[in-house]
Amino acid sequence: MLKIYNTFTRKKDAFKPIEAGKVKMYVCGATVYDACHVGHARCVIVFDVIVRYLREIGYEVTYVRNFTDVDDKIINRANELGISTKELSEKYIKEFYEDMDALKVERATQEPKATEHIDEIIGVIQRLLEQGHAYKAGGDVFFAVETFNDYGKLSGRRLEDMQAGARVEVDERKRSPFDFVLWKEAKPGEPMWDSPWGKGRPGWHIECSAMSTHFLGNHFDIHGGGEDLIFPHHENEIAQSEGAFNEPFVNVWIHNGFVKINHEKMSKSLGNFLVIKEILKQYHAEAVRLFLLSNHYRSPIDFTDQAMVEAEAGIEKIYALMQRIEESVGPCEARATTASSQTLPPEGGGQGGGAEDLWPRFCEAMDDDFNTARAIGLVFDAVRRLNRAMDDATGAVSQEELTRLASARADLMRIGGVLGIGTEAPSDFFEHRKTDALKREAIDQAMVERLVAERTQARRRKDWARADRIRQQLAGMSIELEDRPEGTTWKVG
RNA sequence: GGCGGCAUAGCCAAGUGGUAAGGCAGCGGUCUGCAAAACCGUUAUACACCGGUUCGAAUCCGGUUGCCGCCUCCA
Repeated sequence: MLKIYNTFTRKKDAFKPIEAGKVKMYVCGATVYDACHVGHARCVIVFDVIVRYLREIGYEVTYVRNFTDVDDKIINRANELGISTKELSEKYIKEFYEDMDALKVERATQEPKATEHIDEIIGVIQRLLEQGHAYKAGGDVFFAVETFNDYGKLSGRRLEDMQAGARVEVDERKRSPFDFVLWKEAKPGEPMWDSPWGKGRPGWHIECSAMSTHFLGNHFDIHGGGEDLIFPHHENEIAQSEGAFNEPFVNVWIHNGFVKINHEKMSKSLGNFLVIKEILKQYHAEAVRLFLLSNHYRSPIDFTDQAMVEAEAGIEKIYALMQRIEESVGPCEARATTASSQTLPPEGGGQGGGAEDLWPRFCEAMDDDFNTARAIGLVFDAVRRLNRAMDDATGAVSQEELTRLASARADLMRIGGVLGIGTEAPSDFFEHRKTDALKREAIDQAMVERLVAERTQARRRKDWARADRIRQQLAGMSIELEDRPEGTTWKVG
């Protein structure tokens, strides 16, 4: 039974979709005015894995992730650069896709842009005005928080407890300091649309109410985003949506924790954010995923070089195991996510791969509020046990053993399909890894291979002194050698 | 001031009330010409501190300390 921590109830609740077998889910996406950073990556990857898992266990998921392509920051940045907001947002939407594709993130079912849903936005604002939840002030329209009794129910705040204007100046036209803008009157040089209240543009929160209900209905299952969005963004979304449609908005609120950089909060104001493009120059995409998924999604996670080096080693360990299995049982035909558990032999009595329960145990971990950290522990546990099984198998491997290995691999790959890890063919992985490293370190592959061949000759002659000299020479170029029974392999360390 | 979270071995990190997953690093082995990889063994005198509930708590309750987040743009 799947349990999900719900920010609204502040506990793990059994998940029950509104419509059996179907999940409707909305996640707040990026405001496209700058390059994506590792914080975006975490959010997008966490929900990517959640969607993959929900689908894997049989739900039909409609997943909506938006782009905010009109807002103050976009306008300011576009003005600085002397380009239109459209040019700016299109540039960063393109970059978003480049980054997320590189991180092996699957596309959402719908990826709407705010500017393409102005009609729906205006429609929601009109309803709010009709219901007395909103009021006009000049060319602006505000939401009146005091008309919505449940205001604060998500974030656990009461209006009277909050320090109004503690950090910002309050607009005098607001009836309550916490009223927020639904529609902003156009200023010269800004993008604008016609509305019943004159030319203007939507406020920040309304787009999500409009787009989510447009694609998913007024009442849907899951709404997610970074934990910073709990207040005010999601609080305001609830007020808008429930105020406009008079029915419950969302059943489950999921929020992911933040990424820290070297123990420090990553933020725009500190200017210490790490951009995905830079990270991917240094680390494998799956290492980034492994790192981000190795903490529970609600906990903060600290991005450090050490952690990434470890994640990188972890990915290599998984692929080395996959390659080893491939060497015994052959490549697997379909790199898809075909289930194997059903065909597994019953308890192997300790022999064999020892990874028989892998998939069910993975599901157990994931059913517990998407505990990917625990799931990854299971993967490494299985990796060790499978390596041991193969170490123990001397000489010819029995047919039974091969079947076990093949099904363990199928489980591993099915898990990998959910986590987005181990999705490449092992040979491709190691080949790419080698060529990337050679390029990065500017090493001449032909020369390395010549030296390796020379060393092999020396080893045949049992000229160990010569062989070790060559090993050292290559080590100086950060080339590491492995003498295996079938020959010497090497990699860039 | 309000709301919330976290504190587990050298480091990272799971943990469903019954006596501590996993990874990295370390040490000792097996294997190896030597290495590497892999595997085995080892590495926590009880999980911040104090008190309580319980036959029994890292796990529940109260308090203390420390760190962090939100209440301002941020995923």
